[in-house]
Amino acid sequence: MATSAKRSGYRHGDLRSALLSAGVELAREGGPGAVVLREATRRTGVSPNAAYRHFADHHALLRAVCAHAMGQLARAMEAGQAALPAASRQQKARARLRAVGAGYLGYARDEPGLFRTAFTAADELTDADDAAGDGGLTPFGLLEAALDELVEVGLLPVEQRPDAEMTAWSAVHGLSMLLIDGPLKHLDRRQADRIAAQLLDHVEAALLGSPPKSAQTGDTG
Amino acid sequence: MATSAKRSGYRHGDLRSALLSAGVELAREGGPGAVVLREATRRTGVSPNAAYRHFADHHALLRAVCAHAMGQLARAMEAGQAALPAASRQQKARARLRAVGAGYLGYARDEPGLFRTAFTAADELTDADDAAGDGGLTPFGLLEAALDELVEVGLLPVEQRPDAEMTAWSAVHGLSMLLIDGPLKHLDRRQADRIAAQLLDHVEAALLGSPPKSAQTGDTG
DNA sequence: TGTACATCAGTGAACGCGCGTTCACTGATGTAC
DNA sequence: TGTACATCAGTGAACGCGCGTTCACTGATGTAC
Repeated sequence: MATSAKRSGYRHGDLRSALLSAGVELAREGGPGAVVLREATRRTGVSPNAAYRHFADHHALLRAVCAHAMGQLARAMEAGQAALPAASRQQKARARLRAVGAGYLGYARDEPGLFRTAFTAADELTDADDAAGDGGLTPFGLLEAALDELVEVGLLPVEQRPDAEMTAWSAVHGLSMLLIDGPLKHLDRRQADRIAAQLLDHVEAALLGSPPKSAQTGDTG
Repeated sequence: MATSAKRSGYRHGDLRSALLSAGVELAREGGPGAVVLREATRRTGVSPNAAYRHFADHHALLRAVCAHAMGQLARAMEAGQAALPAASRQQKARARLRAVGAGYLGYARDEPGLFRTAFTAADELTDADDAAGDGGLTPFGLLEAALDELVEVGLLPVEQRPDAEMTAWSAVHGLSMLLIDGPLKHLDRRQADRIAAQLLDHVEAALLGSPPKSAQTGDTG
């Protein structure tokens, strides 16, 4: 589905990306454990061993799916940033941090299978896997950029910048996992959204101090 | 290993808890995916189908292992609280919240396989599985108690109490996952401990406002 | 423009593996008399 | 105290399954002459 059109005859034309698409679909439906090489070939209408022309082994396919998911996550986070209202530099920087977190949480909620898959081989991704997708920033890179901007704008003291991403990342990642897969799985959408907004408030408070009181309205994507 | 001594003869005497112990060991070594019914019987020196006298199926064994791990996590958190120094009520309440978080992070670091297993079937645990272990509080219950104490002691405003556990829990859970299994897997112990301490500072700051400056010294277990 | 040929993306069949689970059974244990 | 018996925790063998992976192959494609 990704690049060139099908050619005639039994040669597929772009089997690699067709297998990747099938793998992504499997991950979407069932998480990392559902990324099964044979099933990907089945869905692509091709014999099982054909996959070995394009992926060294099962793990290589999984890594490619993981990279794809990571890229989608980054793009979801970017999309949330694009929609920011015009405002003062400080308001913008604040809103950007929130958008980064909300995009992360929103993707986890909307694509739990892919979200989990993104982190199953997140270390060990090579440049060839293109972790950012489209050559853009990684999710982590987007968070760093948002925090750097908060420093430039004077809201985050430079001496508190180091490792500030760890708290922000941990908070949104943890809530994502608890909601998707864990003990908070059965919370309904309304409750989950309220908790997500409160969590983003808390991240702001931890890093920047108490927010202006209008900040309680952020949604999660 | 857990309860009564072996009897003579081919009857095991306490096969159920022997299988559970084997399952726990498997989870410790390889996480939830490593909890394999046949391997548990192999390690117990018993035929595969013998397990079905004591567990309805594979999932029941996994659930029991999950409950056991959850109990161990709670006990690890309690152990950290027991070691708190005598101090003012407010200092104690603050230290208790920190100990809860540090115990959680410490268990995740020391027993990553069991930690992950604890959360694989964390919903769907029945009372029969005894999620708390020893009938004590669950990890979540310990966090709630710590936050309630902070309210009693006047450090946490009542109106901010609702759902305060979600932020604290998300933060420590997220960092645990990032360190154990995720992109931060390769951080060394020193870096991980520093980040953990900073994260606990941030949780305190988010919930209670800026801490007294001596609070930067908390370790993670 | 036509023909011979090398390439290599796909086929079809098969492998060994370990899993969860089921079957009919056996024999030590504890109990009733 | 001794004997007959029911119980039920374990055995041994087998099942079907789906997986990842390997093998020798085939035949459409694109290229060299």
